[in-house]
Formats: sequence, structure tokens, C-alpha cells
Amino acid sequence: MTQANNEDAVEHILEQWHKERPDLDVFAMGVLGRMKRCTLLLEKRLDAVFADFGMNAWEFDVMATLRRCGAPYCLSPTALFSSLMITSGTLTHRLRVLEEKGWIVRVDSPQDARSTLVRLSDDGFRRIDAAVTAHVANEQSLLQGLSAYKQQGLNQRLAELLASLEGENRKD
Amino acid sequence: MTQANNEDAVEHILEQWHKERPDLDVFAMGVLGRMKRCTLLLEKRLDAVFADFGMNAWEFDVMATLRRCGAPYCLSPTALFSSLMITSGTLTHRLRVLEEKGWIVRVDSPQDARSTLVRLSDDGFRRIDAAVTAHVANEQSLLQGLSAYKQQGLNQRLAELLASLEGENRKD
DNA sequence: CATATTTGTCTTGAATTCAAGGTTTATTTG
DNA sequence: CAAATAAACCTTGAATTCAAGACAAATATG
Repeated sequence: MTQANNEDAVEHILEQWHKERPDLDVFAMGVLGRMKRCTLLLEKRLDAVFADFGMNAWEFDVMATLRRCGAPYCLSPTALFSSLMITSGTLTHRLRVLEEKGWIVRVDSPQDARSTLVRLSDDGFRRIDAAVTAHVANEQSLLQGLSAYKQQGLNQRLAELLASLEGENRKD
Repeated sequence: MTQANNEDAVEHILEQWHKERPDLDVFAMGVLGRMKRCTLLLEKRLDAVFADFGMNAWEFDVMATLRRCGAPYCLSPTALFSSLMITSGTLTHRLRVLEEKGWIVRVDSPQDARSTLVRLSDDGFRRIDAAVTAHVANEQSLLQGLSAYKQQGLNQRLAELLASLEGENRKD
């Protein structure tokens, strides 16, 4: 209360734990807590830009995956849900919505009669191309609170952490 | 393809974008992408420990909030959903489940007849105390991929980013 | 070739969450 | 004090997701 107070919301939680459970070392809890809360706040800010283009985050994700795979902007449902790390049932729902909006079209696969490929429509292409431009600018502005040097430091640490987490995760 | 390959899953996405949209600077996209994926992987690993104590992440969150506020481990529903950053309706559901499990009890508020306070039961207290001990150890082990020095660097950068994001967010 | 297995996709039902609005009790105002 | 407003909590309906499994087509095996 009388201390200097450059605290974020997580700091208060750590102090509560320290008072109640002084036996615990809560440093790691602080790191993960801050990362989670950053992710949450960042998602909200990203959503705002997606909304400017009439889409939500998952619509952006599907369209962006099709866009960045290159011409003819066409993938199988299996490739899509694997890349997006969602279940096949979830993708089925997403594709239905995007098809109704006219942003994707479905094409019968020439190689496999079980499969219908998914392709960006012309409208979908234009829309995701505009959205991703604004999205990237938005992401840059969200990191403006850190100097370019600190942004690189953060990126480096996150890359190392991600590599270590993905490395141990081979059994999944 | 012929380059050295210390890539995480995000690096591949950045390369695709660079090929398709060389006009975009995707550095910031990499930072946010890595943070989001770390958060996702970390959540999975945390869930595994929660499951050892018969709970899931949101059950842990509610119980932990009650535990760390100190004796008598009792808060109003409004204090709880505010602290947990969830809606009142979501809290209603969570409390119903936790009450059925016998981990919380509801007490009429002496000051306000509209309100019934929520308190950890004895069983709930024992359970969350054991769970949080294991949880903190788990969090420490998840950061083992980074040296203590790098963990502190990551924490510092995340704290700065969080502060900048919370600072601008005052309108929410 | 016939059967068995694998692969690709979709359907169903349950869980979780939120937004919007309802009800009850407390507080403020005239 | 009566009426209006605010606060605390709950209910409802819709959205999103997953896990499990159904089904059809492709591939492998004997």
C-alpha cells in the first residue's frame, strides 16, 4: 500500500500468494500469468481490426491459411484442420459459415472422390489480403510499448521457450 | 529448404507470408504468434497437473482465487467474477459445479440479503492447497528450457508489454 | 478379386462461454 | 415515505469447440 506501485494485475496475485503461502516460489507463476494475460489482451485488440473487415478471429485464421499457401489458394479440409490445430468437426462448421458468406468455394478433388477441396473465392482473396495488411500494422502498433531492441529480446526468448515446449511435446 | 533449420512452427508461417506478401514486415506477427502458441502449449501442460487433483483449469482458478484471498477464504460472487474476468452467468455455472463437488459452500451474507457469499469447504481448502503446490512446481519445470537469467529477461519484457497493454486499455 | 484396414470428412451431443435481460434487494431523491 | 435508480445475482439462448463415432472411398493383403 505504501510501496512504489508499478504493478500490473499479476503482481497483486503474486503478493497474495506470498502472504498465504510463503513456502512457494511464485516467480514462474508470474511469468506464465503475464504471458497469458498479454495473450488475452492482445486477442481483444486483434479482434477489433478483424471486425473492421467483417470477420472474427477464426474466420481470419482459415482465410489466412488459404491465402499464405499461395496460388491457387486451395487446400483439403484435412490440411486445413491440421494446420489450424482444430478438430475436423470444428472445421466443418467453419467452412459452412465461410461458404455462406461467399468467401470460400468448394471444389471436388480430382484425385480423391471422398474429398472436396476448399478455395478462396475472388471476394475472399481480396478481403483477406486487405485484412492481413491491417492486421500486421495492428500487431506492430501493439508492440510499440517496447523498443525495437526489447521486441527482439522478447522474440528471442519466446522462440527459445517455444522450441523447448515443442521439443518435449513430440508424443502428442 | 537448404537452410539451417532451428525453426519452430511459427517460422514456417512467416516464410509463407514472406513469399506471398513480401511487402509486409512480419516480425511482429512472429512475436505474437509465438506468444500465443506458447500459451496454448503451456495450458495443455498445466491441465495435466490439474487433472491429477480431479479438477480442470477453471475449477482451479475459482478455488485458487478463494484460497489466496486468505482466511476465511470467502468472497462474494461479484468479487469472484470480477477477479476472474468472467461474466456473472459463467460464474453461476461454475459455482453450481463446485458446490456439487463439495469444494465450496454458500453462506448468506450478513450485510446484504441479495448476496450469498462463497467459501472454500475444508475439503476444498485441502485440495487447492495441494494442487497449487504441484502447479507451481509444474510451472517451474515448464520454464526449465530457459536459464534463470533468460527467464528473468522474459519476465521483464512481458511485464513491460503487459503494463503498456493495460495502460492503454483504461477505457474497457 | 474379395476382404480388411486406413484415410478423409461429417454428424452428434456435451461442455463452456458470453450477451442480454430478468428478479430481488438496497440505496437515493423528492 | 414513495418512487426511481442502482446493485447483485441468476436465467436463457446462441456461439464455439471438442470427442467420439458414423460413413464413404481409397489402399493394402491374401
